[in-house]
Amino acid sequence: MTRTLPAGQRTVRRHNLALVLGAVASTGRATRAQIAQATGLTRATVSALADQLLVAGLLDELDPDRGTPGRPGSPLQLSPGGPGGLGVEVNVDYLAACVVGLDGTVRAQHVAAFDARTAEPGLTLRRAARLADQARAEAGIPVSGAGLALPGLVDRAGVLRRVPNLPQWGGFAAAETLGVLLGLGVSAGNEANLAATAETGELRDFVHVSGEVGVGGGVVRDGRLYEGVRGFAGELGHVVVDPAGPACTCGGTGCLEQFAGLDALLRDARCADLDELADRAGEAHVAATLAAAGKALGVALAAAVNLLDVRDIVLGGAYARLAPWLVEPLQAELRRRVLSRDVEATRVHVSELGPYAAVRGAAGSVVARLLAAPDAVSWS
Amino acid sequence: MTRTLPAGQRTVRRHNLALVLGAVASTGRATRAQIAQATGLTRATVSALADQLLVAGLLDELDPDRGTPGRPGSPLQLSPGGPGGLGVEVNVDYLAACVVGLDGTVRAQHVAAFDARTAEPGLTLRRAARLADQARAEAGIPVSGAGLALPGLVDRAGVLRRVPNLPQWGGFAAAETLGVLLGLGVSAGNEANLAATAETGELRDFVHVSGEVGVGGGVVRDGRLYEGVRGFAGELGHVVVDPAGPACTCGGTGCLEQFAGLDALLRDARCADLDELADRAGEAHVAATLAAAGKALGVALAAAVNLLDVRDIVLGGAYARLAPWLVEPLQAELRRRVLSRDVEATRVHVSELGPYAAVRGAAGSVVARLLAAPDAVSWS
DNA sequence: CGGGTTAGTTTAGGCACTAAACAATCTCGA
DNA sequence: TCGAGATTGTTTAGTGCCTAAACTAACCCG
Repeated sequence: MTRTLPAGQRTVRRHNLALVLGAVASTGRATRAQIAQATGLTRATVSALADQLLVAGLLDELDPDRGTPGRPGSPLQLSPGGPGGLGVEVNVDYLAACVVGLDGTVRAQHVAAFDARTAEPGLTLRRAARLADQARAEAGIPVSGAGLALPGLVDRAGVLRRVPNLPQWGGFAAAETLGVLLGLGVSAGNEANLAATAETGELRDFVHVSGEVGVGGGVVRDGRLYEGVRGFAGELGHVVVDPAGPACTCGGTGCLEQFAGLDALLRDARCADLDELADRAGEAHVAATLAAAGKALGVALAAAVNLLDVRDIVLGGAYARLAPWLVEPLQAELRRRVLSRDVEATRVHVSELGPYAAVRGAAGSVVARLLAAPDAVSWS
Repeated sequence: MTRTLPAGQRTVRRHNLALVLGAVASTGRATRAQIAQATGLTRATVSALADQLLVAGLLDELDPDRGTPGRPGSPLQLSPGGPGGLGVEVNVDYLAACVVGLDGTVRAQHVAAFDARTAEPGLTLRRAARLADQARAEAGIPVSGAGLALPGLVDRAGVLRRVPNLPQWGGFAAAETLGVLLGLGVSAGNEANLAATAETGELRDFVHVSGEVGVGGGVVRDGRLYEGVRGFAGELGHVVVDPAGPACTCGGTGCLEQFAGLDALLRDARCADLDELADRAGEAHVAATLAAAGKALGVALAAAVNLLDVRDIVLGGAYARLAPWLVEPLQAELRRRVLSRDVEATRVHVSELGPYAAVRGAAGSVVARLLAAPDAVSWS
């Protein structure tokens, strides 16, 4: 059982600092009085909290807003020069790194093709660290930590526990190793989970499905990633769509991945890559393949929706590109199978972040942690 | 978005009061010094908190424990006479009510056969309220509120949104109506969800499956029910096991309920009731039916485990009775399909609460709320 | 029966919040 | 042009809750 800690003044302070930052983040800019209004704190308290955040370098004060009667308020904003987050992604065939500012803007982003299948984990991480240092130098802002996105089951200690596509990474302490290379605290997570957090914005409760060679998923509830007991949650790719279906790499049969994974799609549609698949979507047998994939996605997602009670689904990764052909059959299955359909229809959204949502999510998770516990600020 | 409230001294007090109650609850009885040790609070603070809880009637002080060197400590326990919770269940063919004490002991429990299908909701609730009043009188302790377990999708306001088996209840404000009848605050929930909370004890992260006519589920994460956005989470019965399978009452096809729901089991095994099913489990075609059900449960639960990352599964309702024949095929599917199987095997437990777990969970949820916010004590 | 030991309480101090008064700075209209 | 009105941000006094450390209480043991 997670040991519950006692609360004290410090806990209160942390909570309210985060509340103030949240109010500023959600509106972009806000005066102390507006923050007080939005949060329910008194103006006096907001002033004190804001002072602390200004000193810490998390907030900036802008010139007063004139034009309305009364003393003009000085708007505060998340400091553009304040500490941000570094995101690093190691995937099967590429590496990526990016730096995101406190306000969520991307300051630098680098991607490099790299075949991680044939390389040793240590070497791969050194290459990734070089990319990260490059992004860090370019961004010109300090970072308070790093997030590492990995294609497999990652436990809370940042150790890879199961990586079908990168067997040599099994048991490798990836977060710790990268931490030494970067001189930063690093927390690792599954790439699909981190990609889901990158989608969190207006939408605060949803399931994110990312279609790649494997099919990954991430569950976001009330703006926070649902991680499960060990951090392995969201594995949608191996939800069974048809137990009599084809054998899967996982050892099971008829997993979603066998119907809607990118490899399966390309094989069934007889295409070489995603571009060709999208180009030839008009042809009958390609269209049939995509429709079947959409239907399979609908079956799996209906299970997820019934289990998790979300109203929204976000299609990411390759599915964002293929959405025009997937959404219809997917929605049809949802309408048939989701229990709460009469209460409210499940909405399907398409990600706009492109294929590198995971690395953004990894960087964003660092910023999110900073915003949630602003009293422990330290960066380099 | 859920409006986040500012924190203050009061928040701290509430948190620490709950912490003290939790420490006492988990050990049964504890001295102030032991509580301080367990929680990390100082002895001075624990004394002050305990005083408040003693005055509120939530804790009782026992005679000092002699026998060890040093001043003997006075153990504290959850007050047996303190405010408890009332649980009420309206199900398709019976009504139930029970009162649970602050310490979790059952003080009174009543069940009455009642055909809710043919009765009007108002009348049904009046009958249920009578049963509840009877249990309340017998229990001899005050109750701080009531929980109502219902067989369908229940929203946060306590309104039934979808009840396949009781169509006349659709849109009925069940919680509010019962609240007026009982003169108590009532919160309603899905019966399978509430049954899951009743299993929470040592186990704090699990999926509970309850087999009845329908198949219900409940997800407990870190000791708390996962409710989802609208409170509809946990609907395991309509996870698809085979899309080409038989049509389901929900409008879909091949739902778990069609393979492992009690009606399906009795039909396939050609038995009249659960007793006969258990008695004749040795016969070949009955055994085959049960094995198929176990396999179907395994397929659906593997999906749940992959999505939610839990280590433990609890079989409840009729499945508790049928567990001897279900567990093997179920485990086999889990071993084949759960991604984290190499990290740790998924454990399958059997509920010992019997068929009335839901009404216990409903009562328990009231007590749990009391223990979590002990500063707002009021009861009758 | 006094020393050692542990439990619970008292006291002084610090921190974070609120409420209310105050100071600062603008707009607007006579 | 200048005062009235409005609104913001700050100051001050007060309260609640926690900690640390000293103190008192109550027991075992030799």
